[in-house]
Amino acid sequence: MPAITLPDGSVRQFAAPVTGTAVAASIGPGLARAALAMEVDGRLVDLGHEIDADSRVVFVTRRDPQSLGLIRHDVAHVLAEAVQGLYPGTQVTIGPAIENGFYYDFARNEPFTPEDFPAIEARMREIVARNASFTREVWPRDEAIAFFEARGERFKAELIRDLPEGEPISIYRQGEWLDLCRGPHMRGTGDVGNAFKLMKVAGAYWRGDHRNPMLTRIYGTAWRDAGELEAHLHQIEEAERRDHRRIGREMDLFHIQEEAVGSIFWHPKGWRLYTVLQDYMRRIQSAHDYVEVRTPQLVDRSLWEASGHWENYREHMFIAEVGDAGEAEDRKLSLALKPMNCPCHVQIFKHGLRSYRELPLRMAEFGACHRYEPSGALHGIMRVRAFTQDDAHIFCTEDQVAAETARFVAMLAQVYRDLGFDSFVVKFADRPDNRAGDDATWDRAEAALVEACRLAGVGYELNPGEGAFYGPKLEFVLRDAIGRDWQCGTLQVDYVLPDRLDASFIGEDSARHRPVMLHRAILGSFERFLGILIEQYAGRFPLWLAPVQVVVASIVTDAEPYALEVVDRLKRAGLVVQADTRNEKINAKVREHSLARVPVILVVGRKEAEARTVAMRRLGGAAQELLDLDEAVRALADEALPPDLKRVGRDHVAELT
RNA sequence: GCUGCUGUAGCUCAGUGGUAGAGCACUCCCUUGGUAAGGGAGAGGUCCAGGGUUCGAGUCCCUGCAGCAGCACCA
Repeated sequence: MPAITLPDGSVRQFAAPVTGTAVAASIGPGLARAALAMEVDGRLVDLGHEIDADSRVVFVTRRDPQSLGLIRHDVAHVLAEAVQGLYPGTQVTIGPAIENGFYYDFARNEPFTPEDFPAIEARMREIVARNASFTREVWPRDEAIAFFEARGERFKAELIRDLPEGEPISIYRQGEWLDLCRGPHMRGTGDVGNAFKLMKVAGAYWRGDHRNPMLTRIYGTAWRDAGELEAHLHQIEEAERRDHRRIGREMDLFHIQEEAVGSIFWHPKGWRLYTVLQDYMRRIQSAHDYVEVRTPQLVDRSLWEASGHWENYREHMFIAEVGDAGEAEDRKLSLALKPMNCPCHVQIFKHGLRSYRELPLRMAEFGACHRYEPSGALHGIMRVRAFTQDDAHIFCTEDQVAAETARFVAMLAQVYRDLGFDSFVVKFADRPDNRAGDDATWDRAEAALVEACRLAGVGYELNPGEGAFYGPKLEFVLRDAIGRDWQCGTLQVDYVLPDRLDASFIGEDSARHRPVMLHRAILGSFERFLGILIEQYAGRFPLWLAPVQVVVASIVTDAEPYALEVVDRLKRAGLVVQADTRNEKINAKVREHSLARVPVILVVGRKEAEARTVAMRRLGGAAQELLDLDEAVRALADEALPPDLKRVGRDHVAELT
């Protein structure tokens, strides 16, 4: 006698166990047509699922965002059927729904290519049009294994074998074709609709492990209707348009070449961007009571052995062997380019006796690090082998961890706001499998960080097993202008390294104590963050960041002396300005500098030269504003002030008044 | 690192085994103009590198390097 409670609070009684299909039909023909699946007590199941106990039921229709997951999962099955129909002998493995779409991994000797897509998509559309019902069956484990093995589907058989004992082996049929699947599915293949598109092929390791064979994966995107699909494809174009590698070339910011793979040649404009950001960070850190240091690039192997990096990351370190070829191995110097700054910072901390009165000691370095990243990981300036971190280590007592965490989060939030990011989320990454330090130490470190978050009022989601090898960490994830997430900031609690490197301070009790180390960064690496900034702004930077802030364009040769005077005035006001007095029409100049993403163009002709004015045109706008030269210089100089200096100016004024 | 794709002028890209191409950018000349391309001329090549097949290779084959996408990795 199941009593079913609906979202509006109404309750329906049924005399016997009943399927979702029947419940929907009892409510009305409209819902019966629209319902794709349902949630029973919060669990998403097929409409064919039989409800035999009192429960709360919510029907999922196409309108519901949840339907996207169903559509994407179902279309993955449709893809698999199409592929097996077209390419006999291809083994199926898994095919989940993912963000924006789905994929299916196939085992086949011959990899797929995008040229196969039209045929596969055509077959998929046939399968959707046929609208075969999805039907669920539960098979005995042995039978299922035997069935798939007999078909040569050894990957499926392996999946079933590894399913936990007691887990039902559910099989979904869609017409002639069937697949092992946990479900749930919609009513039939027709519910998928036509708003899907195959996107790309790629290799992917079986079960995500690089020791396993590589499968061939087909990615697709799928949506509820053509409008959503169109919007998604547009979003991809938008991301390509913002690609920092493309903008870096177009704006002449940097380049990379074969002789220095993974390192960046910063051109003048790119370097200006870099230094503006670095100067800003230096001021912010100083305002937050950090001291800045500089430590060596090349450090003897013994320090990395002591820190544990040699053991954990040797393969990814650049090593320099120095000494004659004939010299005995143990006489040679073995130096490593530092992959991190922390062991060096500990050396400074250890240099001389430290008092508890010096804590918390916040030691910052724009630390240039080198890591031998795998070739496939390199990506523009975002993932490189030579980079500079906005790194700092806070040496403190256990009691100070919470306050330091709160302080850091406030500082980080300010920086992100200043740089144009309105929101970020925090993830808590706890102990990884491969780690240094005993479990008791990890218990303490994790507890301290949890408590610090509580006191700082920082909410987070858990990211299990993703901590650093020496400690748990908070990860700060930005969302950019087109909705992509970037992990940038980090705060790591470390009880291990001070111990391994024997750092200590003298406490109030005159005894030696171990400091706790907080590793923290806000930007992460300048290289990567600048890549993110370029994409965030699509190269159209706010004035304070723009590598060229103003171009003064003359209309006629007669106005050239005045144009140069305007340039000079702006330069003296601290702006980065260029004159464009070339023999070109003003249309061409405006077009060129607009394409170069210069935020402000000042146009000067005879009229402006006579009246000592400038015609200001903003990037992206067609309007012009006629301003007195003095007024324009003052306004632009003020606007070009970095946000932290603007605040200082305001506070200063507030103090005086 | 793995799988697949790609590599031709500064950039974007054509190129059928038979003399290396276009547009933009660049240089020069004409033009002095009012807010997203004025006109003309010129210059510019290790066709990623090495090997092979061929009378002949940018083109076909092999190896390497680099880039791109995804996977794996990211202290």
